[in-house]
Amino acid sequence: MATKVTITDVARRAGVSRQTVSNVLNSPELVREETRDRVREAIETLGYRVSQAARQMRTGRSRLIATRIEPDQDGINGSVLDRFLHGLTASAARAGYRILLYAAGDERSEIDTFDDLVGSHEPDAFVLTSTYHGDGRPAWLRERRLPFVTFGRPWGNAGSAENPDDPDDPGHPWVDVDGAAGTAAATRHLLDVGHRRIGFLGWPPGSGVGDDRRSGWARTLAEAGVDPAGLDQATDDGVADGEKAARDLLRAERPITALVCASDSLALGALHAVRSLTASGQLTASGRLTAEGLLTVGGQAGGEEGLPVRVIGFDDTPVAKAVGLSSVSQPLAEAAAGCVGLLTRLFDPPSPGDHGGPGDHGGSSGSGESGASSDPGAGGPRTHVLLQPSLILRQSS
Amino acid sequence: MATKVTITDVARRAGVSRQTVSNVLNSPELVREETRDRVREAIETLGYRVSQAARQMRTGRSRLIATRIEPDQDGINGSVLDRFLHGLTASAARAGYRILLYAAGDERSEIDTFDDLVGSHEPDAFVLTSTYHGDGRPAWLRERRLPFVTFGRPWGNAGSAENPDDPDDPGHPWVDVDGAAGTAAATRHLLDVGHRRIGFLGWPPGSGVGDDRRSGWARTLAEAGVDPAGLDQATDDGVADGEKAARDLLRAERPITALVCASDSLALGALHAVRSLTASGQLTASGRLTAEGLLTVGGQAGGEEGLPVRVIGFDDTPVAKAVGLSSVSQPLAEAAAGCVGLLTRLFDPPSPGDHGGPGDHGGSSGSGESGASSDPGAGGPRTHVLLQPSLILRQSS
DNA sequence: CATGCCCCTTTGAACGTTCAAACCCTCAGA
DNA sequence: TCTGAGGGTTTGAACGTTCAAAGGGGCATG
Repeated sequence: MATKVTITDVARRAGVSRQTVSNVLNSPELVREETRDRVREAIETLGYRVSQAARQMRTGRSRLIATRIEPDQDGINGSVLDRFLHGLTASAARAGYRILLYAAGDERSEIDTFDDLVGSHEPDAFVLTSTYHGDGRPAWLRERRLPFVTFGRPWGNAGSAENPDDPDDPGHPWVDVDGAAGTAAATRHLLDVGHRRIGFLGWPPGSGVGDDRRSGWARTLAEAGVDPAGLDQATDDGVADGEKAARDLLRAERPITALVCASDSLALGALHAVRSLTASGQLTASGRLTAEGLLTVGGQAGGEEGLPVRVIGFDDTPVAKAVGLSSVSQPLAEAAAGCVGLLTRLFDPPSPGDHGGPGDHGGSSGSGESGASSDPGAGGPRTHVLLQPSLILRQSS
Repeated sequence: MATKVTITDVARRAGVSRQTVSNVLNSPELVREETRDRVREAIETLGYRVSQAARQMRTGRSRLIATRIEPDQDGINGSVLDRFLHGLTASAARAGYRILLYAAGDERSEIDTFDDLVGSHEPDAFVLTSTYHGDGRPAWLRERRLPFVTFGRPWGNAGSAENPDDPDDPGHPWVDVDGAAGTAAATRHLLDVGHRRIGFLGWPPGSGVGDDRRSGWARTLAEAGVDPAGLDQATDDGVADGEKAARDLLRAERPITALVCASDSLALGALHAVRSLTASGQLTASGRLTAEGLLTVGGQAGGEEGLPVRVIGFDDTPVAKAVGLSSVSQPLAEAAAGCVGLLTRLFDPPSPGDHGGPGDHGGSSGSGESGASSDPGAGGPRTHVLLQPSLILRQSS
């Protein structure tokens, strides 16, 4: 225990050379079975573990994946990235990697941290979360040929330098969840239970994620023959903001009778609005409280009188669970597995004939051609995973 | 950019030897000022960064601190450890360390992971969270003389082997937040606004954290001349559990008029109970809804008629913020800083005359004697930090 | 019997750093 | 002049691994 077990100790014990032990670990097919077993037994009994530091010195690979831990965020939605991070840690471990954390306030300081890490701990790859319009981080990493994946589509990128016409090919792999499909499912559900004037509570245009989520709602509503115009509101993310905006929609000339929201924060605000309008009697003209404490708004054209006001959030955060809010749930563990899968594919090119990446759960996996080039970063692997969210129904709808 | 800058490159450029560059970095006082400046300039212009892997090979130190990322937990309270983790990452970075994550389900698999990490990435220390009665992890680490801190007191430990009589000396440093002080403050506040029959919603006895929090409430109530007997309930942590237990307390023969809770989950459940009892009219004998939508319970002895029912949670989670729940807030960033401080003190013994650890914000810092022994783990450093929480008041009280 | 080949294994070197020891000056004291 | 001390710097070795190349035995082939 006192002294570290090295590869030489194992070699001596097994009666072979250092290199043979190394081969047993890294290229077992080179070693005769009998020798292999003897070495393995020596490894076992001595409790040998390969020293990452020494291995890294020689191979230049650290088996470390760096990612950022998000600051407290607005609060409620923060838990999404935490769950993603947990999934990432687990998936990485399964693939033999560990997650190295860093914190950074703004883009500048994050890039400084990249620089620092690349020079010191030398992570093999980065996972970027919370990508945004005009994100400078992918470019920085690309220029230096550092492998990375983004969790989030490269919004607003017109395509990679090599392939400027394909918006799905930003020149780096990415994983994302199809937000539009989520809001579409939510909207469809509300249509199914009889609603027509279904509103949307989202963020100001310009955020990729927000616009995506709004589009699923608008599209579905239009397909059902309802004009979405005037049925939505844009506001910052937050419970108070959501409450205010929802109040406006509920008291509009032609009020909405159900609401799809871009986040659980907004949805929680909407629930508050519904409750408080009920309590203060402002919506009781023809509304009443159902057994579940749900407000109903009547008198609208289209036969939806007497339906309870329903609210659906996005992200299925703990808060949603706690207050019984229906919500669109992202498959975060699978998203994380997808990120790790895409990265390891870069490092250890899959043997030809080995199809289908990890996390293939209804996601469209990227443009064939897994590029058996052993030179990672050459030309940029064009791969992505788009996962489907699921609708979790609770009391609120 | 293509090729890595090594210490030799810097040495050549500055016209000195490798070792001198190394000294500039690690023991600048050994190098003449003029030389030092020349070397520093070379480092700067070449953009040199010391290779952690190589340094680790020689020194045996990785500048890595390993900690566990918690699984999703019950939901709401998970965010506490996430915030702690963020603080830990930031504090560690300031001290020149990075956080290495691992995931583990049970104690067995966590210890297996220790074993794995110690052999491969060789973290310099571990930070343990969520300590519990009979926790086997500290013992395992102690046996192997691996440095670690716990966030959470070593509950149920009668003292270290060396010092079996001192319950505050478990043989390893720890950081914690004084939960009893938090519930005491909450209880005191409720007394101040006129309540007497103040209940407590907590967990079944046996959990160190839970018992601690209950004790602050009981002590404060007793000091005010109120017998706490019959005013509390114990239940599992969860919104539904909390609602049920709170309902019992509110409908008891001598109902409570205010409630201190061991977690925000329980408190949220309590809020639901209050609301639902109001809505269904079961408590309206002499209760009424105030402008803020708060229920009042009247008719009790002690002049507390007409007071709104108040609820206070614990941990100040995002949910509390969102629903306007008062809560006891833990100084998590400081707790994290405290952990890093205690660890670095182990590695780099402070120069004598350098007093007062990090995170000294009202915490009682441990038993003097900072042990300038350069042999970490010898005899076990007896140091701890106990931080004071703060009460955040919102609409609910 | 020499040659070549294949399979398995070993040998020497290198990765980039720091430790331990040696070295070279200069200066003070005997 | 010699000796010793001490500040500042250099030199050789070592950390534990893997790469590249060489070694050696058995066997088929010429």
